Amino acid sequence: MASLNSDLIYEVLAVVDEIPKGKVATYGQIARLIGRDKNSRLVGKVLSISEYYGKYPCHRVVNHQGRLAPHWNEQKDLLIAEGVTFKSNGCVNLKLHQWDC
DNA sequence: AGACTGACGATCC
DNA sequence: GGGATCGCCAGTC
Repeated sequence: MASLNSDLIYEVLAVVDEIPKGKVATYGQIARLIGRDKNSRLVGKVLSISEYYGKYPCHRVVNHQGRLAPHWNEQKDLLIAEGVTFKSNGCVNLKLHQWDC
């Protein structure tokens, strides 16, 4: 079981749940919103266990490169289903779909 | 307590 | 613009 701080998990998932459909946010963006801009890696770790805590649109979270989770294969398909476009190299068009907060 | 790891970010080349 | 390297903070061993 993932033993991370409940507060951190709650904050991250709360922000992730606020991401509008068809938009994507970076880990750093979320980390900054919860007051932990340097802890972007923790955000990813929280998302890795998010499914254990509940249903959240964690597929709308990508890194600042527009790259998807390295240990996930459905994420790209889920985003495409929401209308998010990808570049030839498989990266998300952050320029078009990055969540403007 | 100490060292290694990581769903990242920024900078450098 | 893309790839490689260093740096951050917390978590896990």
